[in-house]
Amino acid sequence: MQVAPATLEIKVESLSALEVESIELFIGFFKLIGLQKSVGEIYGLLFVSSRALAMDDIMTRLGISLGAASQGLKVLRSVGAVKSVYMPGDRRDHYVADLELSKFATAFIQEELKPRLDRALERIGTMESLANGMAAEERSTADERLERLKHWLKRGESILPWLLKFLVK
Amino acid sequence: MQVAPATLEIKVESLSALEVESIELFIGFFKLIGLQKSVGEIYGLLFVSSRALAMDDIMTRLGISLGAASQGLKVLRSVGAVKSVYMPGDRRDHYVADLELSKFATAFIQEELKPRLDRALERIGTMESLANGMAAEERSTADERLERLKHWLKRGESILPWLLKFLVK
DNA sequence: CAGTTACTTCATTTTTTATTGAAGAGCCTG
DNA sequence: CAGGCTCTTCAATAAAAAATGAAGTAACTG
Repeated sequence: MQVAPATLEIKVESLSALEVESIELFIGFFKLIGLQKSVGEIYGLLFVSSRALAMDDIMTRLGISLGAASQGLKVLRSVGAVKSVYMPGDRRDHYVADLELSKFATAFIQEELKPRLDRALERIGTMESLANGMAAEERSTADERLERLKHWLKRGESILPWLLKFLVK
Repeated sequence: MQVAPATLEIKVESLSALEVESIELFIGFFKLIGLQKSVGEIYGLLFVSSRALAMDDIMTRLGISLGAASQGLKVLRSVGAVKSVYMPGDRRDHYVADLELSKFATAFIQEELKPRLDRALERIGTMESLANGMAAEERSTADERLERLKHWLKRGESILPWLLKFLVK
């Protein structure tokens, strides 16, 4: 008769195939918008979960540390990707995924893309001044290129509101 | 009377303020689309250069290694951001920046975004099958969410051709 | 109000990613 | 066709980013 192994068995309820797929999908997506793996993992797990999960459920199921879970949830809360729901008789916060996927795109556009374009346009201003002090030949090259870059950046900026509207709709 | 220091002076022609601005600008942009710092540096330098630069000019001016310069140029060539021009009497390849900025956006959309969306939609198919084998209650949650995700991904895909057209125009 | 639970923070460690430069391939050139 | 350039590759190293978990905070609970 077989006896259970003597080593302590830390029974982590393993992830279902569906959960694994979801997690992988969101890790990929979140990486794209500059969020780290653990953030994607947590969202992926919550996305297919039919019940709210507490932080230690998340840690245990995903096998990540306390710190990673706490910080991941912090990020997810900050972009509104997750919200906490009240569970009677349980002191722990429980989280559910906010299914409004457009939030991620919106947050990315407004918090990453837009500021970067603004910063770049500012920088072009500086560069134009710098180009002023150059010899005629080099200056004309610089001016032409800066003009081009500025034009393109402005076009980029002009598309953002439209993009936001389309995504949120 | 002062005497020049005895240490060997490796006179790296230092970067102009304009070059520094350009380099910083493109490092930021390129990072956003997942390209590394050295790639941005090289493009930034070439963007404001009125003459074509050889690989060792690039190495020296930027203070990067042979390997980084070679690999950076490889990447830039592969996305068409840089092209080599013939310089009579010089065996080295000389590079100029391609000023068609839209190429970067195009490459990013076609080589990063599009495949990722396609892959995600495939994955949803798998997930739908997996959800089929679940208990009714959990299944309906999963089905609803997968439907939502699919809808959103398809919308994302549908915007890409439009975006490409707008950017390239 | 002492103990417990739930969570956050952050210094340390681990993992991942980028850079370096030596080895070598290919090719002009005399 | 030997020797020297130019460039590429890749194993080793360095730098950057993410994860860990112990220490600390705050809030409940009996």
